[in-house]
Amino acid sequence: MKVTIKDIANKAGISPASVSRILTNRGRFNADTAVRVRAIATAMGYLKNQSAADLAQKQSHVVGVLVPTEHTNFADEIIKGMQAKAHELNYELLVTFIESDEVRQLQTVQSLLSRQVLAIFMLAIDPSDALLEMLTRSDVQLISISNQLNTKIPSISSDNYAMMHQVVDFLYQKGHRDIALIGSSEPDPIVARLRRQGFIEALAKHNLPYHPEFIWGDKNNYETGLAAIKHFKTPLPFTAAIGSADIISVGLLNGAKDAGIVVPTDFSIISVDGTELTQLTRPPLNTVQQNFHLMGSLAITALVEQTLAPSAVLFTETKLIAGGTVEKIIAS
Amino acid sequence: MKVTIKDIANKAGISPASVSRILTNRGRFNADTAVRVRAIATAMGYLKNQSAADLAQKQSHVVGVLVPTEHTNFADEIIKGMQAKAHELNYELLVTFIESDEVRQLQTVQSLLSRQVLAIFMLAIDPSDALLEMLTRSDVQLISISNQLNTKIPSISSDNYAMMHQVVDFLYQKGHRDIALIGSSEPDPIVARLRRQGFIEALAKHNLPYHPEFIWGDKNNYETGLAAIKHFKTPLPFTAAIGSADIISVGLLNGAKDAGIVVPTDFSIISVDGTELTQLTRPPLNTVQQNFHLMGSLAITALVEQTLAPSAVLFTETKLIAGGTVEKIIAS
DNA sequence: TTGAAAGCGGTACCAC
DNA sequence: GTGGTACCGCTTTCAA
Repeated sequence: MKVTIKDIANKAGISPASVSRILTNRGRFNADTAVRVRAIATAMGYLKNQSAADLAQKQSHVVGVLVPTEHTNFADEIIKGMQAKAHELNYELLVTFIESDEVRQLQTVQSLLSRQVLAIFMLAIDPSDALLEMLTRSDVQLISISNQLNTKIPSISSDNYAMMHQVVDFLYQKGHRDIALIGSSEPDPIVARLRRQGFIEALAKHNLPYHPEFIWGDKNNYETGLAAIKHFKTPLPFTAAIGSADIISVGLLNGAKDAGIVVPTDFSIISVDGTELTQLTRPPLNTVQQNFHLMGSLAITALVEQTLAPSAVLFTETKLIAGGTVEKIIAS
Repeated sequence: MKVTIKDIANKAGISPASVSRILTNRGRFNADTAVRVRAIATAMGYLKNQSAADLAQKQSHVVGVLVPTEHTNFADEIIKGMQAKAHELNYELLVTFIESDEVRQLQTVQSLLSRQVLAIFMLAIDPSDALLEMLTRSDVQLISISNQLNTKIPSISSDNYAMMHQVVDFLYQKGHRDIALIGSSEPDPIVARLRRQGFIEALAKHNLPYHPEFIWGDKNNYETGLAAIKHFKTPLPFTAAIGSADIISVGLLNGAKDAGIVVPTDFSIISVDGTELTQLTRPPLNTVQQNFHLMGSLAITALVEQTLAPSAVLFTETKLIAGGTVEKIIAS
């Protein structure tokens, strides 16, 4: 039998109300009885029923997290960041993977919602209209992480536009003039759009030619990297490529290897994301690294402190990480 | 303002009790009013408060999942398996990463427990005594996944003992006679013990010499793989190694590459786990693959159907996956 | 400072 | 078949 607040109250000879006050440290109570009550509580192995407490308080300490079933490479890092902060502040995370099937998506979110979550964090999610409608209709706080949404949903991400400048600047410095961007060709995720835009404008800034066909591949997966090399054939029409996700870059690297292209001598690769994956390749990938952990903890902080305006866009720092896949070449 | 069962009852001119029966499909009710009530419910945008329901029913639909912060490579796959099944059966997953600091561990589990979880699944976790005590003291159902525990906790995993036979048999067939096992040297996790035992007995079965020093490395991480190559130096005293986790195998492969050892010509590697990581290397890794997805869904099924005896040990199939890191050699 | 009591949103027993 | 109602475990006025 579970021990409740009433059991403690009986044992201590006081009312449940007092026990509640003591155990939650709210309101006034006698310090002496407090120590006694706390002792009894631990002695009896009391465990607060947080759901009951939430129900009574009409507010929840649970945060729902929506994670796409695919590319969860960096999601992990974000979740860890959130969790570290959440636990510190006594919040719980209800992490839910969400697949592409829309019907199941809605079901999933529905059950999250019926858990009375305080907020829902969307990790790198581009919600469908139906999903977005369901989400905004309910009055949970929404935060988009690692993706900006054009709606009234605040977001925390890297400055994807600036990040592309960082990357192109770096490649330019290394003498590269013909640069491809692999994996952000579709207009749909806002992130892809921002990256394309940053990429194009960074090229312009350096007076580099812009070849629309050098922006290729829409899916953020391994196959996109492999396929890109097959698509452009040997010799590649560019000297460097930006992989718009680590897994794409690994695909590029392996694809190049398969095609007899030597990296970085014949072809340079720089990756966007900078998860551990970039350290597992030979050579290790140059990369611009996002601070996923920070995104996660910022999200929780922002939620708790309510510091995020509905249309706020928060950026975390990105930094270049050295690797062995970019070579300095003589600008032609 | 949230719409409740009472609001619906008022609107429909019936009692909350009836609405509850209709919405949960329990007990008897008039089919006609049922459709009417359901229509009203959706029209008003009703969302069941599952926590309140759990409270009233004194039973929870939430399953807590404990995941170690490190090597989460295959944890993902297990979680997806659990989630697929869980949602089908209307259960929720409360996934929690657990770090090595014991104090924080206990806190984490405490808050899980106070969420009134139905069960706690431990993914590849070797609980400390304190943790185990806390867990068993509470009356939640426990299931260990991907790790066997010597206590009265049921487990679902691969047959680690048999798996090592599978691997050694394979290498033996390919002509290998001197085989190392990297990453299971410590006696502590039961899994490591079982693997070592299976490994040693499989060698004996084939009348192969057993070199205790060929079982090397205790941590399941990338560095262990790299370090193993440095430790044994060139030329390696064995012709093949078993990496006791994919990430170790990647370390072995890269370490070999760094040392100028050609895989598989000079040195064969076979990995244990078989996550996608094994497909990202060049050459791709041979591996014995565990069915993590199945472990996850089985766990949920077993929980719901209560088919798992306290000391049950459930095994899922493992299978050999071809790759490019094992070469047939002439037995010396 | 403390206690009685009224809920929070649902469920389930029991009578009608 | 349907409704009244007493809880589930905790919080929170409000009075004492």
